[in-house]
Amino acid sequence: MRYTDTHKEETHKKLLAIAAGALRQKGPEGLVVADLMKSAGLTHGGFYAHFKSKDALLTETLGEIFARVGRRWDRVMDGLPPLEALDAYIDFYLSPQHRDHPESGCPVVALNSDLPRQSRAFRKAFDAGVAAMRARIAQRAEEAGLSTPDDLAQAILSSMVGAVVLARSVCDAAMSDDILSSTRRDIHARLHAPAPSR
Amino acid sequence: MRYTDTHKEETHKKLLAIAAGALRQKGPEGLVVADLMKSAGLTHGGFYAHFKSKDALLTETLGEIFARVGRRWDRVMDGLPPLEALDAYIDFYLSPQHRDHPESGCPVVALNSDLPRQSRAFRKAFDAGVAAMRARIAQRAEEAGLSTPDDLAQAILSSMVGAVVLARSVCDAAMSDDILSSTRRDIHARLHAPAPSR
DNA sequence: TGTACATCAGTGAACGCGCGTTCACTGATGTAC
DNA sequence: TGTACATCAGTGAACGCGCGTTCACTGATGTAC
Repeated sequence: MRYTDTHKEETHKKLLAIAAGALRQKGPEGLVVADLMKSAGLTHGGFYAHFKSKDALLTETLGEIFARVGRRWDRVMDGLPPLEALDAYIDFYLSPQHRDHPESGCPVVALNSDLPRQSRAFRKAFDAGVAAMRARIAQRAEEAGLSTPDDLAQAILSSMVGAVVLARSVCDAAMSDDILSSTRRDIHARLHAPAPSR
Repeated sequence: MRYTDTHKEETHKKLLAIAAGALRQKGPEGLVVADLMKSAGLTHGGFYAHFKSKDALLTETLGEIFARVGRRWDRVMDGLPPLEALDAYIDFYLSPQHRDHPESGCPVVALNSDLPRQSRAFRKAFDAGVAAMRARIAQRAEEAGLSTPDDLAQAILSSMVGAVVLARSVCDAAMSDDILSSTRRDIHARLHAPAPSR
């Protein structure tokens, strides 16, 4: 054979890695098959040797993205006691770095308003990713002994997602920074304050 | 003249009203000029007698959308004392009805991930809309005597936007309902609980 | 060792379709004289 | 009052472009004999 045994697999992985950035940066419609192949140093016709269709690529890429960001978030919290772990996660998620780098950031923020127009398979992968995010927070909340950890996890997730969504949507830089820092302060305060009376 | 004096103006308004729904339902790329004109009972060529370009339509439509939802939200809070007004607004925003009807709902939720790819003019209109939403909440928070009303308003806005974004993105119905209700409970609790200690 | 054939990742021209935009034209009505 | 012309919202064919997808082909290497 012209190529090594693992050559095709390597190309496949390379395409996924490039697509993982492009999908978050440019959205499902902005990710153009020919551009993707060009970025990998190939021509567009070869795409269909790797993926059945563009939709199949998108779905596989989304799974890859959730896996990647999940590992990264786990690394941020690794070794910390639960409450500090949550603080670290929240700071990481609500950082200007996260806002400024959609291509390596949370897919929920990057893709949300395109979701109603995606395929069933793509949406299933998305649901699983969201559930995992919530569970990741709920676990630490429970370990920290906070009450109703599952509800709290959802509330925190909503705040974080909303803040980064807004911070990225807005084009005024000061406004964007303020959205992040206000929300960050608020979530930390909630985690460290006594539970509300009822 | 063939047409009444106000005929063109009426057609223009009609196009804006249809576009206001379509933009939130289908996104900037999904709003197709020919479809819009057809919905208004016209043919696509006539579009350019009303708008300089598709982008001009989008920008004008976004302003129209923020004005409409703003009036509707004010109506929800009208006549209520500040804290109850906030409760009413939050319940309205986090309702399944809002989630299920993007075409008449908040443009921030409907459009956010398309924003980085929009024109400068469009984004300016968006910024103004976001600032108005935050101010609407901050005003009531201040009237209710809550501390740091501006920060609180941002935190509430982040939570609300994030919750509806997630509830709409997810395709599992139970999960979606739970996202809305968890977040709703959390925001109400925060508004009615004593301020956090620090 | 040499020859014919199979394999298969990748190539690049071509197709079909959707969409924004342009433009010459229509046709009902108003206006000038 | 009648005739010629201007107006202008709207029509619909056409253009150009981008993009997903198909498909006959390439060419380097492995295999059979």
